[in-house]
Amino acid sequence: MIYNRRKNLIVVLGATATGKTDVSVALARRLGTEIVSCDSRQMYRELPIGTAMPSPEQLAQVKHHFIASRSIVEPYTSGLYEQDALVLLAELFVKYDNVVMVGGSGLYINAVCDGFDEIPPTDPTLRESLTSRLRNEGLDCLLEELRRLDPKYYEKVDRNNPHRVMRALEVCITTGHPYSSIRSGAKVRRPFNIIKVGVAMPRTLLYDRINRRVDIMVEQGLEQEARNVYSFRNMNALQTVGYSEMFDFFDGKISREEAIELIKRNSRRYAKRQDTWFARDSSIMWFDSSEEGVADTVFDYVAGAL
RNA sequence: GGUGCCAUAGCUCAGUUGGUAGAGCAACGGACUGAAAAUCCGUGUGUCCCUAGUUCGAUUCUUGGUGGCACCA
Repeated sequence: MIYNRRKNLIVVLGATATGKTDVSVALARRLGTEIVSCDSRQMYRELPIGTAMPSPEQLAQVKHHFIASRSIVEPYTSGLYEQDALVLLAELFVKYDNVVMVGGSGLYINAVCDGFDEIPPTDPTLRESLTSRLRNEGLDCLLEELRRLDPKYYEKVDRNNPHRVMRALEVCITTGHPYSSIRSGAKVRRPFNIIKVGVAMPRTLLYDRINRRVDIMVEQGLEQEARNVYSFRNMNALQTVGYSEMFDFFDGKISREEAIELIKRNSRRYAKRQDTWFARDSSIMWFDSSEEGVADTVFDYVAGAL
């Protein structure tokens, strides 16, 4: 697709609880545009509290996409997100020169900005059979098969990581080609310009915010929200901080207090992992959201970059 | 006021028959192209409360402090 004017995707990213939502809403309002969420969990309408979805007030200020747009019962992946987001962006860029994307799911952001290699979608049946083989025959057995089908990737892969090994096998089996021969690592060129804005704050401040936010979630009814989806606990969408811990509490494995402490800790660790992911992307311009008027600072920067 | 016990990692504590120390939790660093809030890998980060002794050497023993706890007044 070729546009007759320069189109910009402004990506607001950063760890959880840094204040991305506020920045993105302010930015979208001043740019007179809409927001595309890039969050692998806020898309599930059953999980408003635990995923810290934007508030109804915030949603009323700017039109948001991919917020509460799906159900936890429909499996979804980053690959599908790439497709959905590109279709949506094509529509939005007809109306707007600038679109704001906001989220903390690094892989999803990369999918949109850099693209994935052309690989057929995941086959649920195959994944299921690999999962049960992992359980029954063990990781070593799957590793043996991977060594046979793709010796090159076998050397490279993290052999302790079942997800990586199974994913590689999946691709080898469905395509009939070694995974390593398909993985190019090449970035796709998008028909729009990309401006990445990072939102961060000092670690200790962020951890305080995370801890406080979890307490607020509990006050807002996180426990009940988790109970409502308990029967779907095996769905991928519920392999999520805030829910796994509550499920362990419901199962009597831990106390309610322990569950809350673990939600805080796991949120902190999640934030750390997000930092690690974003740290290697040198194209991100970072802003400290613990300082007054970040939204204005970010807007000035973006306006200058358009 | 007296007596006793305690003081070691961010927290709870173990330990060193005198050779500068280690567990759990927390924390920290990293990987990651269709499960990604997932999954996986790595790392002790320390005035052993202070002071003066004894000693080749003190976190360990002794003296005197300081702080905390308990009991007695």
